[in-house]
Amino acid sequence: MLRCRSMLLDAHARIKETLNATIRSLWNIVPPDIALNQTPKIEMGELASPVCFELARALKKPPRAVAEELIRAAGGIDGVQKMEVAGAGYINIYLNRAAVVRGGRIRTSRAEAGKVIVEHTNINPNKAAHIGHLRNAAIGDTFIRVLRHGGKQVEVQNYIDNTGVQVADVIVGFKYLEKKSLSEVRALIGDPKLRFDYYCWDLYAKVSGFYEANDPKHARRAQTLKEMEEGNNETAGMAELVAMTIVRYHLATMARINVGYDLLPRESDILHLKFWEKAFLQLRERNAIFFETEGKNKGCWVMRLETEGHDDDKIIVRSNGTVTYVGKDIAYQLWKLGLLDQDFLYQPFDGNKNLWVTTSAEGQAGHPPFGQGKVVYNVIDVRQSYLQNVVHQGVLALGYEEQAKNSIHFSYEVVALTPACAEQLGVELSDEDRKRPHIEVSGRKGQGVKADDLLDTLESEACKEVATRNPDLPKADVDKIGHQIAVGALRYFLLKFTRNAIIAFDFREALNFDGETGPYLQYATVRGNNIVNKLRESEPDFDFDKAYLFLDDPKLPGMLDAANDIWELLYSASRLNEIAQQVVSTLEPASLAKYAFTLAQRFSLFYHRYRIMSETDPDRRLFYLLVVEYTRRAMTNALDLMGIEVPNRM
RNA sequence: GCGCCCGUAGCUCAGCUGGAUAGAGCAUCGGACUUCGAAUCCGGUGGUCGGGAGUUCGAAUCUCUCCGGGCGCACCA
Repeated sequence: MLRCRSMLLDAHARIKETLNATIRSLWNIVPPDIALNQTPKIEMGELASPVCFELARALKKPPRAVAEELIRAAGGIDGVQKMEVAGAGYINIYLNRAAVVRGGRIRTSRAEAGKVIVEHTNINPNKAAHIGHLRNAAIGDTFIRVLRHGGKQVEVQNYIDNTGVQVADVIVGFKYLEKKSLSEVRALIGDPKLRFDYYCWDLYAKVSGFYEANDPKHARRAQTLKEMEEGNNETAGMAELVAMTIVRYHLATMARINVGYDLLPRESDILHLKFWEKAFLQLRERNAIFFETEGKNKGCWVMRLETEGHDDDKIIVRSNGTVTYVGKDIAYQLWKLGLLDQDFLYQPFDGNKNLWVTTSAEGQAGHPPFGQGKVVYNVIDVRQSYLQNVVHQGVLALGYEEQAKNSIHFSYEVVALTPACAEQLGVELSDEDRKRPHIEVSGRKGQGVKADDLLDTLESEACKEVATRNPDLPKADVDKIGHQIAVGALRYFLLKFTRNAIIAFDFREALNFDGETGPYLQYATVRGNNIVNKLRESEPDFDFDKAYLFLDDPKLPGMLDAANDIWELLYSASRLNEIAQQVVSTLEPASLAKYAFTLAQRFSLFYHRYRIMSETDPDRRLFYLLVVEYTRRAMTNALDLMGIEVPNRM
C-alpha cells in the first residue's frame, strides 16, 4: 500500500479501495478507475465520484440505482461520515469533518530514499539577470521546496556555462571592441561605482554590431573560444574572471528573492576533467553515435534521432574534433544520473560550506556527495525542448531506459514584454509589432527588464506603501517589510501563470499589490497573526493550548457541521499536502499559487464575517481561535513553499 | 516542410486523469471603516469556451479538420 502522509490522502486511498473491492464483489467485473472530484458546493460533500455513470452502461441499469446499490454494499469507511446518491447518479462523499481537522495537526515527513537533483537558473554568466531568469528560478526553487516538504532529499544545481559562446562574445567586446587588457578589466570590476553585470549587459549588446561591421565570419569569437578552452593565457584568464564575477552578481540577485543552491557545476571543469571523453567512449561503444563518412555531415560524429532519414541527424562532434553543447550536456546529464565513471573536484564557494563549486585543480575534502541522482529535473524553458530531447535520446541510446525515464525536462514558457512595455524600455517597434501579443526579450540586443531593476522598483513602491500605512515605523523595519512584500509580489506574479503560458510582462500588473497578488496572501496571513497577537496583548494569561485542546472537545463535530463556510475554510487548509503532491506529479507550481490564493480569500471572508475576540460564547470563541490558528499555519506553510515570507505587519 | 504550444468575460488568466449552474483578478458601476487593520469585504454588469465535424449517457477538456497567433528544427548555445 502507498505510504501517504496526509489524513486526506489516506481517506482518498481508502475510499477508492473500498469502492473498488465492492464493485468487484458485487458484480464480478473489473472496476474502472475511481475518479474523486470536487463537488460544486461544500454542502454536497467534499468528494464526488461519477463512477456509476460508467458502471451503468456495463450493468445496463440506471446510474442512480447502481449508486444506491454500491453505497449500501460499501458500508462504512474510516474517515467518511456518509455517502449519498446525488444528481443523475453521482456518489457524494461526506467526510468526517472533525476527523479531517484532527488529522491536520499530524505532520510526518520522513526522508525518502533516493536523491532528487533539480537543476535551475543556469544563466549564461556574461550579463545581468533578467525577468526570464527570475521565472526560471522562482519555478525551480518553489519546486524544490515542495519536494523537500514531501520528504524528498533534494540537491539543487545551478549550472555555469563559463566557457560558452555568450561569455566569449563579451570577452570579444572587452578585447577587440574596447581594447581592454586583463588588468583593465580587473580594475573595472574593482570600481565600486560600477555594476559590472550591467556594464556587460550593455557591452554584450554592442558586440553583435561589432561583428557585423568588423568580423562578419565571427573569427574573433572562434579564436576566443579556442583560447578559453586551451587555458593558461590572458583570454582564458579574462573569461574566468568575467564569468565568475558575474556569477556572484547572479547569486546575489537570486538571494534577494530567497533562492539558493547546493552546487555550481562549471562547464570548464567538464572540459578539463574530460567528462566528454568518458561519455564519448560509452556512446561509441554502444553505437549511440556514428562517424559520418559522406554527405553534408561528413567527418562528424552524429546521433541518429527517432525520426526517419538522415536529414535530422544531430551533430555531436564537429568535423574539426570539437564537441557541441549537446555533447557536453549528455556528459553532464550522465554524471547527474551517476552513469559516468568520473567525478568533479569540489571547493566551498567563497568559503561558504553550504554552497560548493566544481573545480578541476585542487578539490577540498569533506564535501557532500554530489550527483548520483535517482531522479533529475532540468528546469529549462520550452525553446530548448529539442536539445533536451537529444540529450534524452542519448541516455536512452546507451541503454539506460530507467534513468532516461527519470531524467525529466521541466519545461516552461518564456517571459516576453507587452508591446507597450517594450516601447517604454526604448525598444523600437513597427506598427506590425504593436499589434502583436508580446515582444520577445533579447539579451543579444540588450532588450529586457533587468532583475535587480525590477526588484528595486518593487521594493521602493512597497516601502512607500508600508510607510504611509505605518507612519511611526522605524526605517529599518519599513525597508525589511518592503523587501518582503516586493519578493512576495514578484514570486507570486511569476508563479501564478501555468508553466506553458507565456507571460507578457507589464509593469502595471507586476507592480500591483491588490487582488490576486502575493501581498494579498501576505496580508491575510498578517491579519490572522494579528488576531492572535492582539489576544496575547489583551489577555496575557490566555492559554493558547486550549484552542488546540478544543480539537478533542465533543462539541467540535457539531460546530463544524453547523457552519459550512467555516468548514470549507478548514477543509481547504487541510488540503496543502494534497496540493503539494499534485505539484510534483503535474510539474505545475501554479496550482499551489492558485490554491493559496483561494485559501486566503476564504480566510479573509472568515475574519470579516466572524468577530473572534469579542465572541461572548467561550466555546465558540475557542472554536474561532482554533480556526485562526489552523488556517494561519497552513497559509504560512503555503507561502513558505513559494519562498514568500510573512511580514510582522503591513 | 516537419515538430511542439496557445486561442475561455473589455484586459490578464484558472478550469485536475471527460462529469453537476464555466470561475478568479483587473477594469467598470453601486455599497461597507466608533467594534480583531479597508493592501480588505459585499453586490451588479460582462462568456454561442476561435469555427466546423466526430467519439460519449455527458466535451472548455478527447479525435479529426479549418482559421488565427507563438516557438523550435545550425559543424550557436
